[in-house]
This record gives sequence, structure tokens and C-alpha cells, in this order.
Amino acid sequence: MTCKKNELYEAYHKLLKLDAALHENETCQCQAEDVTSKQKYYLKVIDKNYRVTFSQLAQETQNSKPTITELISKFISMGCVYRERSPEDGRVYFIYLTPKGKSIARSEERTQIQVIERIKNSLTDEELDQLITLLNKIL
Amino acid sequence: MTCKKNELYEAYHKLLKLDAALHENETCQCQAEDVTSKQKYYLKVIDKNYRVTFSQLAQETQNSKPTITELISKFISMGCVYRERSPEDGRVYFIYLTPKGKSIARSEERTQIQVIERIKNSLTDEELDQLITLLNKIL
DNA sequence: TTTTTATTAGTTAGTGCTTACCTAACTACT
DNA sequence: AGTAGTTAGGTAAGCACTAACTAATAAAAA
Repeated sequence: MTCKKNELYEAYHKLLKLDAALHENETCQCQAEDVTSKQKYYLKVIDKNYRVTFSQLAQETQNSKPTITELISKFISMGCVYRERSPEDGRVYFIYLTPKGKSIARSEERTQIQVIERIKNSLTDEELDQLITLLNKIL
Repeated sequence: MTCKKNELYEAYHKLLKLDAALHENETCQCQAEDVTSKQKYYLKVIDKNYRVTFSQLAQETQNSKPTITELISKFISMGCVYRERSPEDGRVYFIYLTPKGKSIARSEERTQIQVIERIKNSLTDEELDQLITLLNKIL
């Protein structure tokens, strides 16, 4: 039994390694090497709240408005974000992710898709069904 | 086919979520909430190099000696590390991880073991064998 | 209906703390 | 004299704040 556990550990470990390797590649390709985890978190918030304003973002992330101003300026200079003035209210700016920002915000998802692709290409249709069934039994 | 891909995506996503949830729990339990990723990296280096000295660590991590002094003082104040003077050479100190430091350095591994445990408990012996076989076919 | 007066959105200026690095000069030991 | 680690002092970036500001709009008063 301990032996089987070990086998499973190895197999699972290999899968995680694959995920990590693909993710690193992703990170590299969208030039996200020196994006901090906080910044990634903020990019994800911006991604989830399409056309978000500075004030909304401040509220959403529990930060002061100057903090958001600074954050967004940094993101703009990094090429992750751009903004557009609201045509209805000239005080308001909408914040949008650039392709680069989006690819950083969604890098985990994209990695997952690559892993799936890899799995799909390694297994036959029946094996795939088996795997899905097994994974769904977990927990 | 796209549908099957989606199923696999969901199943895999669920597995990663489980991993993340267990890992967060781990992180919380070893009081590693405000350990930065750099710090975690250094703890791993210390873990891999048992009885490492300041100079060795400086060389290993490509840092100056004062940087290491500062790093280790921080770790000592955090309760992650302790040091002992070499009995052979009074200039030298050996660096060791405390249980807390060790549990932070190995938190991923420990999470993985928990996931394995979870999988083991959810599947029959035959299913386990199936899963291992399938996972080993990937790549 | 103007005009004045809030109010709101975002900015600027000025602080403060922490991480994560450095060099130069030092002490203590071999 | 040379090596191990320390101290002092410095820099840059991230991540936060408050107080005081400008510009735009909404509300109230003339």
C-alpha cells in the first residue's frame, strides 16, 4: 500500500511539474517575470470587473484612491493596462487590460488549458473518459 | 470532442483547486502567511543544503555576505532558522531550519501528500491502479 | 433658468514601512 | 595575513497612507 502511495505520489508530482514548467513558459512569454503576486492579484480584479473605474477598484480592493492612481500608472507604464475617459462623466476613467495584462491575469487558466491539451494528446478516447471519471470521484 | 475537453478541464481544475485549498491550510498552519516567495526560496535552499554556512549560502544564492547576515537575522526573529558556531572553526556558523522553517520550506510537498491521501481515500484499489497507469502515460 | 454651492472622481505631494539588495570598513578567529 | 561574519550606511521598488488639490457634475438657490 505504501508502495502504491509512492507510485501515485510520483505520478502526481510529475503532473504538477508539467504544470509548473508550462506555467513558467507562459510567464516568460507574456513578460511577467517581475510582476509581483499582488500585482497579479490586481490584474485579476481588473479582469473580473470589466470597465472598472478608479473608485470602484479602490472599493473592491479596500485601498485608498491615491493607491489606485499609483497602481494604475505603474500598470500603464508596464503596458498591462490602459484607460479611457467616460463620455457620460468627464471625471470618470474606465480601466481596461491590454493583451499583455490579460495574458498575465489569465496565465494560470492558459497553463491549465495547455496541460489539458497535453493530456488529451497522450491518451486515447477511452483512457480520457476513464481519467475524467476517476478525477470526478475524488473528494 | 470540445465537450470532452471541457469535462477534463473541469475535472483537472477541481483537482488544482483542492491542491490550492489544502496548501492554503498548510500555509496557515505553519504561520507562513507573510513569508514572501523570495524568503520561501531561501528557506528551500537552506533545507537542501544541510548545515550550510553564511558564506556558502552567499555563494549558492549569488548574494553578498551582508545580505545573508540580514536575511538570517530576519529568519531567526521569525523563528524559522537557528545557528550554531562551528566547534572546529570559531569564525563559522552553521545554519539550521527550525521545525517551523522546515514546514514552510516543504509545504508544497506536504500538500501533495495530503492530495494523495485524499485521492487514495476516494478510489478503490483498482481505480487507483488505473489512475496511476493513466497519469504515467501523460507526455 | 441661471448661478452658486456642494459633491464626487481622480491627482499630487509628502510620509512611512518593508523587502531586498549593495559597498566599505570593521571585529574575531585561524 | 587571510577568512568568516558583522556593522553602518545607502539605494530602489512595492505598497500602503493622509491632506490638500483640480476638474467635472449635480443640487439648491436666486
